[in-house]
Amino acid sequence: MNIGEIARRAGVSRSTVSYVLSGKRQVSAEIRDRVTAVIEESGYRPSATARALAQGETRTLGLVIPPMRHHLSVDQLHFVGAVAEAAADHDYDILLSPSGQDRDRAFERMLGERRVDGVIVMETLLHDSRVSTLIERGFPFVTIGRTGSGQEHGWVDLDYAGLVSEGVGKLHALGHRDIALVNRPQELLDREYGPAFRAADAFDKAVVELELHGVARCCDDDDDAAAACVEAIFAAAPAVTAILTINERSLAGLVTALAERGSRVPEDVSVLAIASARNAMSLRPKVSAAEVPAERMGRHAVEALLRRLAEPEGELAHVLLSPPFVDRESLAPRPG
Amino acid sequence: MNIGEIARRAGVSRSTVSYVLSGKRQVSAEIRDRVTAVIEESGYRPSATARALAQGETRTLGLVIPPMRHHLSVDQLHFVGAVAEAAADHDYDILLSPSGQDRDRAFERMLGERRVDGVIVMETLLHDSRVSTLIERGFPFVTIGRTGSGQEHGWVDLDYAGLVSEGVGKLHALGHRDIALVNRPQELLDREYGPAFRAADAFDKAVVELELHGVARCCDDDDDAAAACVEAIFAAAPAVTAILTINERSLAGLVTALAERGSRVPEDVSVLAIASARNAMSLRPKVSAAEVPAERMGRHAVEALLRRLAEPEGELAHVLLSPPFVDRESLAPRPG
DNA sequence: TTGTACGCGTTATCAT
DNA sequence: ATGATAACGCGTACAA
Repeated sequence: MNIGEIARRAGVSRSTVSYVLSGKRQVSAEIRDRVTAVIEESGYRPSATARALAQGETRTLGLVIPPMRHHLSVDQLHFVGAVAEAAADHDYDILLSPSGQDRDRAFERMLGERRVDGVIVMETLLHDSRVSTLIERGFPFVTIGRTGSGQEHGWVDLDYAGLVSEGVGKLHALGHRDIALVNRPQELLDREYGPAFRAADAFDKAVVELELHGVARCCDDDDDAAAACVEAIFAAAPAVTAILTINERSLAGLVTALAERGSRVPEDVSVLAIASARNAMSLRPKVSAAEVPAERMGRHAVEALLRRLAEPEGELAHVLLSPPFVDRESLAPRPG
Repeated sequence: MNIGEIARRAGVSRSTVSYVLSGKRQVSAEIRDRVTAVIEESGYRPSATARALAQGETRTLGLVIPPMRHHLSVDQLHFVGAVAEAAADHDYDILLSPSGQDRDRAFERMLGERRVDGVIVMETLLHDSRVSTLIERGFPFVTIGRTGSGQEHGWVDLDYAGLVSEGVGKLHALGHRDIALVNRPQELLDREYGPAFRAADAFDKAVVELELHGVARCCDDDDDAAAACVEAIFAAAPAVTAILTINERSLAGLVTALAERGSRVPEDVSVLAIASARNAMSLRPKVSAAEVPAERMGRHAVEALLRRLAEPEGELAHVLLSPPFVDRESLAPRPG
């Protein structure tokens, strides 16, 4: 079933059917009704492909996700769902491209073959080749996470620097003077992954500013690594009484590792995290945390990109989110 | 840049360029090299839209995901990533459609506007309107999870019935005679969600067969619900010494609820789960579990669908996976 | 190897 | 003011 067949059955020309559908021109009530009736009874819908070819836009957005082998976190995965829903609310579809490092064919396909009108890039690095590519080609996009080089582009980001400062401040206010930071894996820090990099930086600054004794450690994204990390922290600084972690994926391991070495939370050690509420609340004690607002970030990203598509010369969106820390059961004043 | 421009620059016809690209016809080495050179230096890639229109296939697969408000589980989300990667490995892209219940516009769009060549349906119900729609329209698809009505279609499923029988058998072999099943939410059971339904059924059968005392309880997908569920279980059957759960999302809550009521795992109560390894291992004690093989299921689904597209009359794929239970620290013989 | 019809909507232009 | 005609977007594949 195509537009020509509808036109034939309704006894009008193809363009008339098109105008009935788009409303871009007045069509007499009589003909409009006749065409509409034929469309109804035949269940006709215009082919997205043909329309895309004619209009030069696909009404599809690309979402560049990190390869699975990086074991996506719950937050990242939620973000994918949130983006899909936000896009659906605007009658846009989301095309997935698992890319990064060696896996770039899907990304190339999306851009080169013009499968999408614009792109959302997840897990942006401070120096990100995908961003450079997109800028070079003049392809509309927004990133989740800022790049560091001041490249001009729209972004939605979580204020890791601010959150870490605030978190350290909270612990400081509770009297803690020996504080550890559990960061994301060293590999990500080396590759200048924004959150890891900015968290490390903000932590160092806060330590100096508040005249604390601070230890920052990278930790692989799993529970076993957390155990090793806890050992390393207390080996380096036995007096630590508070831990701030931005590593959601090892949070459960962190809590159990503390328990296993006999440190009670929060009596001996306070724990503060940046992690999804689901994750923080399923632990015992429930961990105080600032929640990564995946849902909101997804919506912001989609809307920023759609605005860009509507107004290519409009202002770039810069959305910096800073969710509040929610106090649960893992914080206490410095012991002793 | 389009194929006509390439043809002009290379001094050949458009069809020759097309044949150079597709290799569907012999082209003289000289012309081939000339064309290839022009393509190289211009960075030309054929438009996916135009090609889709010409060939009648989009090289895109649709993935129907449940709405976010159902709070996707880690497994489900991993599955999305796995599908995207498997598709990318075959140079296909994945189009996301968050659908189900009221949210069906994206689904309708995918089918009606022919945005995709085939569809993968997640979270299939025993009687699933999406499956009926797909069959009616003769649209190629595979489901994750079987429907119950014997409708003809390809599927990939986890053998919940078999796993529950096996799990109960394991607990029985350890001497347990009072066993509880923690199922998915009542709402899902009512809607005849396959895993919930088949698990309940298999549990009942195993209980009869092995002459056990069994209690089956539905549990909402969160940790608080698990606490209520544990209470309900012991209220109904105080002698329970083993719990089998297929509810991954409340697993952490289940373990802490047991601890909080003073039941030691595994000394007092054994726990066996069907859940992702990540999830089971991050708990203390580490929970013995059969892992939901999201990765494999994703690959199977993509490959089954691609086979179907290649051979529409070929056999329907029926893949029933039954991952092994991995013993960790949550199982012990019946106490006393 | 090339010319050209075709797939399917959209929209500018012409005719009424 | 409406309806019809035709060109266009871009690649594919058959006939010549």
